[in-house]
Amino acid sequence: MKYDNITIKDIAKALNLTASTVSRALRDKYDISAETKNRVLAYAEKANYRPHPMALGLKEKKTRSIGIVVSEIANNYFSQAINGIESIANSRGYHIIIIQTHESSEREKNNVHNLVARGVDGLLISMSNETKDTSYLQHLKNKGLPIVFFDRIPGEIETYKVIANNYLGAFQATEHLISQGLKKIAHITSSPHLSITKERLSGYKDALNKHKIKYREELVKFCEYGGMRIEEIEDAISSLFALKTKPDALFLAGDRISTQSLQVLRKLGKMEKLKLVGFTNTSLSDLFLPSLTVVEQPAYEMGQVATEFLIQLIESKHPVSKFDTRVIDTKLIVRDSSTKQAI
Amino acid sequence: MKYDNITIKDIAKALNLTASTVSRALRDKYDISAETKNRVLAYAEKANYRPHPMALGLKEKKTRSIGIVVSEIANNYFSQAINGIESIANSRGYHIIIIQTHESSEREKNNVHNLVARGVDGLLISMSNETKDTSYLQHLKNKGLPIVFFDRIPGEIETYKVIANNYLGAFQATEHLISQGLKKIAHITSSPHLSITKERLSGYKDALNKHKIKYREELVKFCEYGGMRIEEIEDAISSLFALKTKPDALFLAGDRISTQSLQVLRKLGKMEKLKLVGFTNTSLSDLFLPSLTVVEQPAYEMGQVATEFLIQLIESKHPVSKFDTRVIDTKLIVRDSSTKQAI
DNA sequence: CTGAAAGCGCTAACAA
DNA sequence: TTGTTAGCGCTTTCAG
Repeated sequence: MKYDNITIKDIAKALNLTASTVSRALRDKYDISAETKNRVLAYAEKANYRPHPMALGLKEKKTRSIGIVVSEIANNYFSQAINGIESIANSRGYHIIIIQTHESSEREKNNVHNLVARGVDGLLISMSNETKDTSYLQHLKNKGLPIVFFDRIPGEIETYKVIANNYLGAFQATEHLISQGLKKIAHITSSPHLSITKERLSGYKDALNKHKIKYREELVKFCEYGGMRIEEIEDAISSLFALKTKPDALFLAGDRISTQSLQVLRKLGKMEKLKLVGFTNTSLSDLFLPSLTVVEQPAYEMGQVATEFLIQLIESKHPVSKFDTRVIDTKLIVRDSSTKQAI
Repeated sequence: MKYDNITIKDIAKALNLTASTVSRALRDKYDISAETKNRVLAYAEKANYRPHPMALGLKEKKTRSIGIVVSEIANNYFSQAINGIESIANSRGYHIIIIQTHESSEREKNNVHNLVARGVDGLLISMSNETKDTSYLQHLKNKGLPIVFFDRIPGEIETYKVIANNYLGAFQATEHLISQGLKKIAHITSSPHLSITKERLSGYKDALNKHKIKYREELVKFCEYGGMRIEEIEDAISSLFALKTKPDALFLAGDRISTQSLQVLRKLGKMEKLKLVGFTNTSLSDLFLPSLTVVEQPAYEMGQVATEFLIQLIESKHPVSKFDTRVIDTKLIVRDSSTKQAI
């Protein structure tokens, strides 16, 4: 019950040659007569021969495939990043294998091991919200597996990394809200241990600071699952509204958190109570009521850069020990949610 | 530069056994002493042994992986379907490999061949908008590769298929608009040769028919690329507005077409000129202005059912020749875009 | 220039 | 119960 490709042996038999000769012809090595080579090539073409990748992989320990680890492809940021990855990977002859962690450490670890076992040549990873222990990745890296992190990066592992300028994005978003005369700016964000969370939080704090607004801890809400579970958003928002001094603005960090928060606000009929800035790449932000001011991440470009780094690592003849972290700027797109008076 | 796993040989050497004995112990065959088995198991556990899938694949011609072919993961319908696929696949011990066609026949064909060459055990396919010639799939199927189609299915290939009740969804959407007193209902949809296009169109026609509304060809616009290119949507919409008798409602078929059309209508400032029903699975429909009435497809469930069919095919001992096409009902969710008077 | 043989990691007859 | 051997498809010495 399985599709069987034509093998190098079949060609050899058909042409009265031996497997190794056919292999050489196909691989275009020197020790081969032009005539034999052409015969083989012609036959292979006609028979639609394709080398068996598992056999190749077994032999060469190379699969020309790269593994991508993200929390969820339904997240707009990730689907755009994947398109960027795909564009570079395909142009360099690599295939991509995508796996989702759904923000679970365990799934992350299992899936990563599967990818490695399948023989991916390298890994492109954005950590799950839940993951704190990255030692298994360190271990893989030490064993020589090329890994590049993007978006959510671990501080402790030394390799190429690609991130958005989360600090600046958050700073600009917060400052923009301040420029609208708002002073009680709440912030809903992901797990506190995540790199993106820290960076965004510090941009938020610094913007407040610059404008002499006191940082109030109770205005910052962390979501363990990055908004994957609607309850954590509901809790965050209702506890914000339960405050004595209620917020007058909301800066939402992350794609999932942004869209989920809007849903919750809408359901509670509180959408007009707050000025809003989201952190999302959805192309639908301007269709919302109110249209949503967002910090947009350079997802596609980040995917591209990360992939270039990875392929560089994979194809490098010598172990690489000097790594770069590339930071790419975000873009603030101002719409009604942060500027217009509520109806 | 490559991560090397511990092999069955390493274990054998360490334990003074032979590879085959270790293999048997791991595979839990009969001819093995409990003691040896335990020693091997313990060591394997400790050493974190994982069988090399390429070696397994070479040997058994099985990879326990299935390939998924969709146009775009950024499409809400597909990301949800993939989650459904993943849920079943993982629970049955299969991995998934996702590839995108971006609605191009050529990418589809190339990618499918790559998946097959990589040794996927089966294929889950939703055809690209552009694909008309499915002979290469027929060919793969004939050679024994298990294939299940979902969503966009080819009529000519005999195998399991899973589709939404597109006819009913379109019928209900159209009838709903009619019930709102609308009679000039336009329809923007995908390539005319696609199964989903035909089914939706005929639901639309039959609803008009039932209510004695004449079908007008000029109200139906086909988009070759399923809304991937914004120009085709712009053209469709502006040609609708150029009609002598302008439409008073718009029934949008497909995720991409729905969201893109909204963008175009918004840009043209024509959002209020028409009552709207979309065909999309985005969870953000109720955040739109106006909130969007939609036909929602059972994406997750479709993914699950398709995967169950596929695994059944893969694991079947005998060639299967009797196939089923499962049709799952859509759901009409009424919101403001089709009911409320424009402001 | 071409063939023979070994080996990548694993499983499955077949022997012992 | 365990070891030996062959073979999955391919590349790569090493001989011829």
